[in-house]
Amino acid sequence: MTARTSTETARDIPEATVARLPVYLRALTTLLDEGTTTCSSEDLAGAAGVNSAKLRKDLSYLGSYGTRGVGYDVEYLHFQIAREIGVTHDWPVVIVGIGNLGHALANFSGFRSRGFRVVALLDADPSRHEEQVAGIDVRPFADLGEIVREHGVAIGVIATPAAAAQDVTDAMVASGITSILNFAPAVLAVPPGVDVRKVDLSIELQILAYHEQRKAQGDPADPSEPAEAPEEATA
Amino acid sequence: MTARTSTETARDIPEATVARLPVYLRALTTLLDEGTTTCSSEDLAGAAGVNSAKLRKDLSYLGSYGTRGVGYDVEYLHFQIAREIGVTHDWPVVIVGIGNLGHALANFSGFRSRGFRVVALLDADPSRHEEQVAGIDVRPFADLGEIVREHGVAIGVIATPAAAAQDVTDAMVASGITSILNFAPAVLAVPPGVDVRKVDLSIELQILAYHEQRKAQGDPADPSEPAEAPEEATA
DNA sequence: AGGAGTTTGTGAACGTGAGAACAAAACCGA
DNA sequence: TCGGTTTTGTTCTCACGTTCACAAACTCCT
Ligand SMILES: NC(=O)c1ccc[n+]([C@@H]2O[C@H](COP(=O)([O-])OP(=O)(O)OC[C@H]3O[C@@H](n4cnc5c(N)ncnc54)[C@H](O)[C@@H]3O)[C@@H](O)[C@H]2O)c1
Ligand SMILES: NC(=O)c1ccc[n+]([C@@H]2O[C@H](COP(=O)([O-])OP(=O)(O)OC[C@H]3O[C@@H](n4cnc5c(N)ncnc54)[C@H](O)[C@@H]3O)[C@@H](O)[C@H]2O)c1
Repeated sequence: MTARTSTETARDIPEATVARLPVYLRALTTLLDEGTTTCSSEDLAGAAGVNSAKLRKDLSYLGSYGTRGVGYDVEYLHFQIAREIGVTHDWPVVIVGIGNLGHALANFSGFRSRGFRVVALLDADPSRHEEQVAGIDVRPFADLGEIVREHGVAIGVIATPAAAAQDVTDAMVASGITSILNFAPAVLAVPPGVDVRKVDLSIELQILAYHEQRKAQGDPADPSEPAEAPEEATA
Repeated sequence: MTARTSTETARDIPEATVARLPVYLRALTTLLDEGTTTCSSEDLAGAAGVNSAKLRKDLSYLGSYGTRGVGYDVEYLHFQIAREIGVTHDWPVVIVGIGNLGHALANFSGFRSRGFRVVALLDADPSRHEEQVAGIDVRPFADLGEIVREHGVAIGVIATPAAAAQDVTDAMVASGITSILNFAPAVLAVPPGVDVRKVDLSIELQILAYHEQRKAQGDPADPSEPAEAPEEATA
């Protein structure tokens, strides 16, 4: 009990904090590009669009990487957050469903620059297999297992129609994938130990529509909207 | 103070509930398509991938639309949720930035079927203005104000590079748009009264990577992962 | 009509997250 | 060396969200 266990990072970071770390990482990247070497929690919080107290608390879960009276070393903090998230090395990723969205994702340069590498594009439609997208061959969906084994893929992206999403999920899980990013509007069933995150355009728009309706429907001059406070923009 | 104010739906629904209503709506659409006329909270919760107690509590914010001992009338509940969200009529939407992602969004059929109508595609690059995407002309970004006024647009979608996102935002706000869905990896500054939601692929992947790293790094056989419980899939 | 069986709606307990406030720790200048 | 200034790390409190558990309300069958 006296000695720390074998894993060095034995703390468990709150989920809300984990979701913000990538935002901080991006803000730090911007600061690095601008040549900034040091920043205060106030600076970084502004760039990330959050409260500075919240930022400091978030960072405190990783350790004490700041210096009181000075602030944080941008490069050092960037590395520490990248290490904590696990993007100091690239993660291999497969994309399934190379339609409208799949094409856009395959061409997305941000993948590579943020710790991910697309190792394969898969589609069930044989007419797609002639194609190359972003310099990568589109391959038959049946090759999934082989590709996952060969590259040690842990993360899969689903960009198929909703009707196919569960089948694709099951195949991914069977092949050894344990993290899935789902763009299809479907609720996926997965066994324990597999993480699913969804990106859903329609849901986001409907949430906006709800608030929009309230603005219009309620008092025409109701300032009680919980809108974002004006903040610095970051790339 | 004795009489209720003019607005009928004066309750304020928790934000977490608002974010789930679209999921319920979609599950109900599926049930409707299957010809189901009635469902219990257990059924619907399964289809939506949530706890049934949470579902009932969420619905209770809208009113008492169920019947004890029976369940909910699928069609009636669908209408009530759609009305609450505000998607009984279509919302006009503009998309700015018709590159890789913008093309995919313009071609996305789910817009129309879920309460939204793309009234214009805008891009700053003149070479794009020759183009038609999904039967809609790509127009100069300068036309934004005119289009917003003409169609009464309240919702804008940003699919430009991050560097342009704040400028686009400012122009949108100036033209009268009060809800923005942002796909660019940038923190946007907006005045009070304007809502911003972001969709960020890189952040989602990095969150997955964090958990993935934990699975691998910690004990190789650690079942303490807070993974999704197996649930029914829905279209 | 009445009792058994179902399922909703909600009060209460619990857990997580946000923000204010401040002591501790560093730097700086004389 | 020492007081003043700055900024972090942390504690405390409040608000929000989740889940349990159960009374109220409804149906169905006898
Ligand atoms: N296009 C968008 O902007 C957008 C936005 C949000 C969500 N989505 C969702 O993303 C998904 C894809 O959208 P899209 O517009 O690219 O659709 P799409 O029809 O253009 O592409 C789907 C692709 O998936 C492939 N596919 C179908 N079944 C498959 C299977 N079992 N295994 C492998 N591949 C399979 C098809 O061959 C096709 O190439 C849909 O679920 C859609 O609702 C799209
Ligand atoms: N491609 C993807 O799958 C993907 C995924 C996630 C996020 N994103 C983000 O979405 C955004 C767009 O990505 P993309 O791949 O489509 O990029 P892209 O370069 O293909 O398209 C950007 C488009 O925006 C236009 N544009 C630039 N400045 C503009 C301005 N000031 N006003 C109006 N239009 C302007 C350009 O002319 C271009 O057509 C980027 O911020 C990217 O990071 C893309």
